[in-house]
Amino acid sequence: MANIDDVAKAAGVSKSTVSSVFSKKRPISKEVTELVLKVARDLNYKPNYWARTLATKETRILGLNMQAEKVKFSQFHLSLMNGVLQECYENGYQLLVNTLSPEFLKDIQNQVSSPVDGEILMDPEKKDSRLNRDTISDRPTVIIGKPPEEFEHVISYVDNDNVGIAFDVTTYLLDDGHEQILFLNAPNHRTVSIDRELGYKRAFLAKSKSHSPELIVYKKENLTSVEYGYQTTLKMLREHPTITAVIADTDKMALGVYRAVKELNLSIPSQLSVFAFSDHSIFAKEFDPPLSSAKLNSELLGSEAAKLLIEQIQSKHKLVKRVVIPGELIHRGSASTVQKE
Amino acid sequence: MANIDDVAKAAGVSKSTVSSVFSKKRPISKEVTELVLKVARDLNYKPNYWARTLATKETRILGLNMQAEKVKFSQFHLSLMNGVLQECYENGYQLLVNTLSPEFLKDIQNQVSSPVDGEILMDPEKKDSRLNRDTISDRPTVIIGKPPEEFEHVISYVDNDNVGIAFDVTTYLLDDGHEQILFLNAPNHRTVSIDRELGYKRAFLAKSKSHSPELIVYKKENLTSVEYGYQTTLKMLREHPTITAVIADTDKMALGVYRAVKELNLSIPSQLSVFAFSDHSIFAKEFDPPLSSAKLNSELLGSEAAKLLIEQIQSKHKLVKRVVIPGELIHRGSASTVQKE
DNA sequence: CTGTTAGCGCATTCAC
DNA sequence: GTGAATGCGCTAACAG
Repeated sequence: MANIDDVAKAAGVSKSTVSSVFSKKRPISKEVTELVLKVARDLNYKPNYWARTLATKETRILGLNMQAEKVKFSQFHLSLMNGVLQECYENGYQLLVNTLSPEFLKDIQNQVSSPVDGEILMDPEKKDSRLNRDTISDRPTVIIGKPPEEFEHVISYVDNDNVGIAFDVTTYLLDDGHEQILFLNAPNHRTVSIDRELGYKRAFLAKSKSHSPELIVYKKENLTSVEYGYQTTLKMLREHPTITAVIADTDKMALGVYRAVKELNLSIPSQLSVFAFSDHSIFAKEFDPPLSSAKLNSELLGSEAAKLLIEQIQSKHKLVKRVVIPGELIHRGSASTVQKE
Repeated sequence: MANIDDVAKAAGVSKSTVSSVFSKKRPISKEVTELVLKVARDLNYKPNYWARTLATKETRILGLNMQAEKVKFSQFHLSLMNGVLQECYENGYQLLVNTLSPEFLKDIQNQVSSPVDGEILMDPEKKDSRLNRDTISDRPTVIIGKPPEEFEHVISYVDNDNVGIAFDVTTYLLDDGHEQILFLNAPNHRTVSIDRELGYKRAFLAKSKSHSPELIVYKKENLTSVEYGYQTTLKMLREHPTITAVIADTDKMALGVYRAVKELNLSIPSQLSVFAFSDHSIFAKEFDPPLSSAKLNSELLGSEAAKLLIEQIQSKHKLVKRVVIPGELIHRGSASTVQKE
């Protein structure tokens, strides 16, 4: 592959002239420009990405970092990524999906600075190894989700109002007469579980009712969402037959709940109401009965995060911003008032 | 941010020693190694990705290129990407999703060599601007799907046996007594439409029957899959009341078919059989009735493509390989024998 | 086992 | 408007 020198010689001009033709950072006469471009085309020359980066310190690449163990994207991540990509597309950035395993990164050979201009961190955890003062001061960073306590005022983030959403869902169920509400929360180490749990508890408090602590359980990482929803629902309904409603973390988990309910020969919603934090699937309507859920607008989460990040990359000031994406309860019939026996 | 010189000076060694400590490309004594690492940690030093790349010509980044207009990932692309990411994860590569618009790339400033070691091209078209002799000789490239005719023997690719799958689906319907089979094919400019159409036609030929050419239609790019499936089914069923079966390109398109059928007050499968090329959604079962479809194993498409690409990057020989991912018909009840009236 | 030197390919001062 | 020199931060080839 030809380099800038080859082109310069072949065109009979200097390197800097060729450079300027491509970067447009200083005016070059029309004749020279055309000559250089023609020669470049003939030689199949394109400026070397990494050499340019080394000189300019800019890659025009955004990073999307998800926890390595969770290298499987869910529907939620997918549509979120579509939002990020949309923004990348419009601003001329490419997206680098980070998939390096912790073990891989432990090797010294692989300890390298990141090749991105900025990074979006997904699925933050209470103790998140990706976050420390050094990394976030090294490069612009935006979190999707709730940052750990100590980073709340240090780093920009985009999140749903999970407290509010959980409050609304729980209040809705309480208003329908439910008291024993099983809460299949996100994994305990994820920050999102804090907010949702808070909303759940506040809803009880607001009605001066008390919740049963044993009805709040957290997803285990070693099970799939469907499997966890299935097994836990079976177990909890047997141990606590007074449960009349379930709040599931995701629609996949709710699918597990549906399966358990079928196996127990119960019916939704007459004997058990189900609500999920999720609108990820275009097939949500295909649940039988259709699943009531919260619309999280994950695509917006993605595009707003990308916007924040690009803004942060391009501006001189390090402002800490927060964007709250509204959620909305969508009632599709899987939850109803308690049936008196 | 500290650079290699700072570390070398602070540790009282040479640059190349520091370099070797991090790259492990030549042995360094234990004492020196530890000293250097300690100093590096104190200075928060990490080797600069771009500088290293410039010197080594290796980025350890794979590219995933989808057509820019289709910047929205579907379920199919998602699970495919999960396959790619899995392979990246295991081999220490990162994945760069290419989202640069054609207009953006027309600007000379943005004409830059690609920052990847190799690239996976998705959704190939009959005339595909991404493909030409120069680009594929510049860097390793693997296609997911059927390459355009002239690249068939020049470039490695991973694909389903779409001819066979379409043949099987069509044969299955013909065996059930269907004769007027509406085929909602992929967009005409996509190479996949060729193979599927071929399979459809061959199935008729094998039974010495003739198909009605007007029953093969192609998705229009300006409509969503659901919308296209819906509108076209309505229109075609009105114009051709003798149609008893529909083959849809994707499950989303089939969802449109279901909606049209509902609107026409018909029932599936007694009055219309439906089959789709797709198993993308975990909710496929939730179609009412459940949708019969072909399992394409898209995750395997992704991981095999990544394997091919990594192999090609790491080997000296440019071998042209092809991997065929098996498909499988999954019968779930949306297709049945023709009901005599 | 370690140090010295010379690039990698481009952008960016300066001069003119 | 264009050219010459310097540097970005690292690796690699050559010494020793």
